[in-house]
Amino acid sequence: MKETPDKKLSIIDVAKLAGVSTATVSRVLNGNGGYSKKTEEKVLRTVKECGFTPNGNAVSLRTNRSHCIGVIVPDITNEFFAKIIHELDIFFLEHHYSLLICDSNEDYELEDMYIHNLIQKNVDGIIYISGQDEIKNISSVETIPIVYIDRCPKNAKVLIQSDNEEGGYLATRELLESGCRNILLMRDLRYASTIRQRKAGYLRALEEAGVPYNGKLEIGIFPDYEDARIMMERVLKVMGCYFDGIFATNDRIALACIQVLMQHGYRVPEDVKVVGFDNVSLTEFCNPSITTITQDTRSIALAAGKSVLDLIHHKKIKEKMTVIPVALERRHSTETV
Amino acid sequence: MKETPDKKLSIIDVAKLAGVSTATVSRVLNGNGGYSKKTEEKVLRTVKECGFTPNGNAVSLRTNRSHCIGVIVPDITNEFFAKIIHELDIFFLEHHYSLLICDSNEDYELEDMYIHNLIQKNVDGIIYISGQDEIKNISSVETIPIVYIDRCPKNAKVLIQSDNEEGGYLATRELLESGCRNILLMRDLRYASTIRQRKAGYLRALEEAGVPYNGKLEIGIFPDYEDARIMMERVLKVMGCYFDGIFATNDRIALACIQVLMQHGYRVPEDVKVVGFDNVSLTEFCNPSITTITQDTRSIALAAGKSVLDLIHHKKIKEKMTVIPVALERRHSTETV
DNA sequence: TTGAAAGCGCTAACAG
DNA sequence: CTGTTAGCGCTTTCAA
Repeated sequence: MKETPDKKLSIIDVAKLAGVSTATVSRVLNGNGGYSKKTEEKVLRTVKECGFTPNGNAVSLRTNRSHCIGVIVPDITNEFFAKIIHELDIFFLEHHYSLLICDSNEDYELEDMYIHNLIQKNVDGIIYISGQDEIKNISSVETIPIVYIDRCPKNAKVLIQSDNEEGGYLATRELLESGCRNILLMRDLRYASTIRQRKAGYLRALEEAGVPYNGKLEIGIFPDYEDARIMMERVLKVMGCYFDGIFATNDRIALACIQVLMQHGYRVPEDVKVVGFDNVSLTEFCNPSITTITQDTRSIALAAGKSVLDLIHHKKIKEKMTVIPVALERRHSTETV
Repeated sequence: MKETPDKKLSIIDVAKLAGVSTATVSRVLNGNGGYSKKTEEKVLRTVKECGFTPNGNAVSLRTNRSHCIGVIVPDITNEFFAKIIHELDIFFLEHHYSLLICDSNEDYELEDMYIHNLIQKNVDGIIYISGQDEIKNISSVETIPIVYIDRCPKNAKVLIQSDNEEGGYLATRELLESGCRNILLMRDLRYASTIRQRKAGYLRALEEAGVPYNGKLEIGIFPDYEDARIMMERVLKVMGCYFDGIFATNDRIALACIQVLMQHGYRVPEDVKVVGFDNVSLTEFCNPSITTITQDTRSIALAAGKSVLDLIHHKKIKEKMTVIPVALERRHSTETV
């Protein structure tokens, strides 16, 4: 609580002030033991008095630990990812790590730049959330711990994932139980593993209900609101409304489908029922509200956070893959009248 | 593109490999001049060949520059803030800075911890977005450049802000022009400067239209969906619908009001017209869609980014305060029938 | 145009 | 229990 000094003071200044060596100050500050109660108090007092904060760069250089975790995320503007970051932030604050956030904008080149950046910054670990179809393996980072969320390259160590298959199953079963028999699968055209799993769930539900799979009912689209709208318009124009249910692999697609359907005079849920994926807050407030699959962002973040920490501390990771349960959130878009 | 070496190589290794001194390697890498074309090529080639990346911590320690910017944000899950971060990320990637994101959860204590963290990490600058009523001045960080967004302590150097007064004015004028005469002001109860400015705009529009201000029409609430709902319920129960328009100081409040009104049998916009603030994507898709004030997140982020950079490079800042224009986004919630 | 060497602030071995 | 000291990997004088 003193006036700001001309120059930031170093451990040497503190040592002088406390009348001990820098080693002792360091020991006390890091709680490494090997000092008397008395010196501890003395050091702690001087540290507080002069408001000393160790220079993180020096510490990092010396210990080869930056206490930084890099997080690569496709789009922080997407509520699903934002929630994960939020939870990660809380988790890592507790563990005294800072988060270096890299919003890759789903852009390969940017991701490369970011990775390079992170290496240079000497991050202790990376959490890698990719929207990409396939992630290339980052050979240059083989030395630093990476935990993947959602997707990962073949030789990756750790992957955290929602139970996408179950999600696809729950979504489709909900539609079937509401009486749908021709369920459109509106899926991300980048045929990533998460999407394949959701489709697998869709197929399982279909089979269980004795409804044959119809390839004409599967449509790949770019998972963006505008693109989904355009595709839905086209489908309606060319094929008409040849379906009575839609399982969309994310909420934005679901929303786009509903909007287009309603603009063409179809009623949701009366004529067509719809289920989305992610449980973005929009789904609760749009009209009709959208039945969707909740991904447990908190558990995902927690699992990812714990895993990087384990990796950093060279603990054995039990499971290469952690699967986080999902749940169906029932709303108006699948209501039976 | 060689096999991963046992240990990360240092500038010394590169120097040996290239047959020059470490000083020369450093000079070339930093483009500081004072070397021949030939050595430059030689060094660059070896650097590429062995995939050398300088140790950022060593650089930072030596130069006292971390090339990190700390960003403190109340809630990254809020689309408005997420967008700002997104734009900041893009801006600073170009300028070779990394972003240390601190999600303060609108919590003073957390903010303190984060600040401490950032100091220790030796960030070159801080961008501080606070949801708080009044920000306390961080005396211990007087030495490092801080740019504030939205709110700032008295003695702050730089503040970036939307034109909140104009926003309040536009919102209220829209309601007045749609025929409203009893306009409820549903405002954040934390009476921060941004909110005061929005109210000032509200008053200006009222005055311009010759409508007297009525204190009974001003209600302070915690700006959260659930709290806003509860308050609206109470208002309706106690006072009935004694208003024909609502200006809510954020979109979540606006949404809550609309939902409650409709559940009580009032029609929006026929009986009550509503304007929100922020232009969160929800407002476009809910029913009815909500007229709102757009804050230009990109310009805000750009201004903030440029300002920290200027501060870091000791450039003179022209204006202590930068005001970013806002715009009215007209939607169904203020439509005249 | 280049190299030698000091030192950024800290930790950790080693010696006492 | 405490101090001395050698670096961590880099930049930057200074001298050549």
